[in-house]
Amino acid sequence: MTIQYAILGLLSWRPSSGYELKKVFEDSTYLYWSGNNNQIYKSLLQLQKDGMIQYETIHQDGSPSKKIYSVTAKGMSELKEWIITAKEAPEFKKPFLIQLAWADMLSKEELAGLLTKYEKEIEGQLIQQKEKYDREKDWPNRSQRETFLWNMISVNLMSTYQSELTWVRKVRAQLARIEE
Amino acid sequence: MTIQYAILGLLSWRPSSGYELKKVFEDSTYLYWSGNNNQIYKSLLQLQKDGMIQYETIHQDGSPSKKIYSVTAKGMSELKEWIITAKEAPEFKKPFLIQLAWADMLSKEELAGLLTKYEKEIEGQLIQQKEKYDREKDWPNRSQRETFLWNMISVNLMSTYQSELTWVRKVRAQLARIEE
DNA sequence: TGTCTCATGTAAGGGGTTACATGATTCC
DNA sequence: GGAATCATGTAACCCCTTACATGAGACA
Repeated sequence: MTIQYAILGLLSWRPSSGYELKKVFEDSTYLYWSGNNNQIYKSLLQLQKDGMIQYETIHQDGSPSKKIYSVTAKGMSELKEWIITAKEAPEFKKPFLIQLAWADMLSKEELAGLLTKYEKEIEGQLIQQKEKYDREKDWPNRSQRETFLWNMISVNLMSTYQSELTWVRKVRAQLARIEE
Repeated sequence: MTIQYAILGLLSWRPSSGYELKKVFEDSTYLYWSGNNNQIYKSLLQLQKDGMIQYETIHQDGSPSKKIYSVTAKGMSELKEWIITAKEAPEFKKPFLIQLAWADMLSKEELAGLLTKYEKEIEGQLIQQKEKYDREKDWPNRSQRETFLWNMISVNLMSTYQSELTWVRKVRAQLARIEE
């Protein structure tokens, strides 16, 4: 998918500047882009050219002017259309599995170390995700249903990490038995 | 990470031609590249230029000549070094979560439909994964340990899909309760 | 006759990343 | 004095994808 629908969604929730969008992308997990300027500012330009969004320039003293973008009627119907029809499979990229595939060339200790390192890494990510979840709890939602959906998004990410953690612990335990 | 380490790994397991590698990538899930020519043939060229692999041209009558690549000593130590030191976080890209984030604008029926569609899709992917796992069972492995590791890779992918499935079913059930 | 498999490559373009560039204000 | 925040944008580059190109034999 394109980042453009994510931007359209964010702006439908709250009109923002490119700079604000950047920050949202930076600390969101499910909006999986890095939030680099190139992508955001170019997408905003393109969406505006396509009539999906419009902007209002806000002059501020003390800090630079900014463009606050909001979604047009056309943009809203395009967004809804995408939400209903889009059917994009999730992508799971786990370089660790590739490491593991050729890890038979490692010693017992090296392999155990590899697994431990991965376990620690996933633990860290799970903790981070929990912190993000706690922070998001204070966000104002528009409805009880939306609150539920946003909760479920966080739950999804946490259970993904949790499942990965459960798996790596099982691998470690079983391997310990195999290598006496 | 680069596809080059994946290629190095595959060649360390069994010397192959670009064409053979392409097929392996095409029906592997954990080797998450599409297996397009451009990437494979360019990587082979690069790896050879870097002294990681070497090739032997096999002339065949009836079908075109092919280059069978194998890993050099330098390539083997580079591969091992990467396996031990690489620390790349897994990437989870789920466009569905972005759809869900703005799905509060949908009717009860539209939202239910969205969830059902996703559930079916994940079910399909889980079945496919199980089939691949069954096919791989017949592959010749070099050791009991390698057999174990390769099994665990399949288990990882299946439990990822399974966890996603469990989650979407829970969302559907809870949502049904919220909307009476 | 047309499509499939074997086999190696190239071209064009999209998506994504880091780093560069500018400039005022605020905070340590 | 130096870094961080606010704010918008550009340049260079890498990774990855689809599609194109060639050419022989097999099979329906």
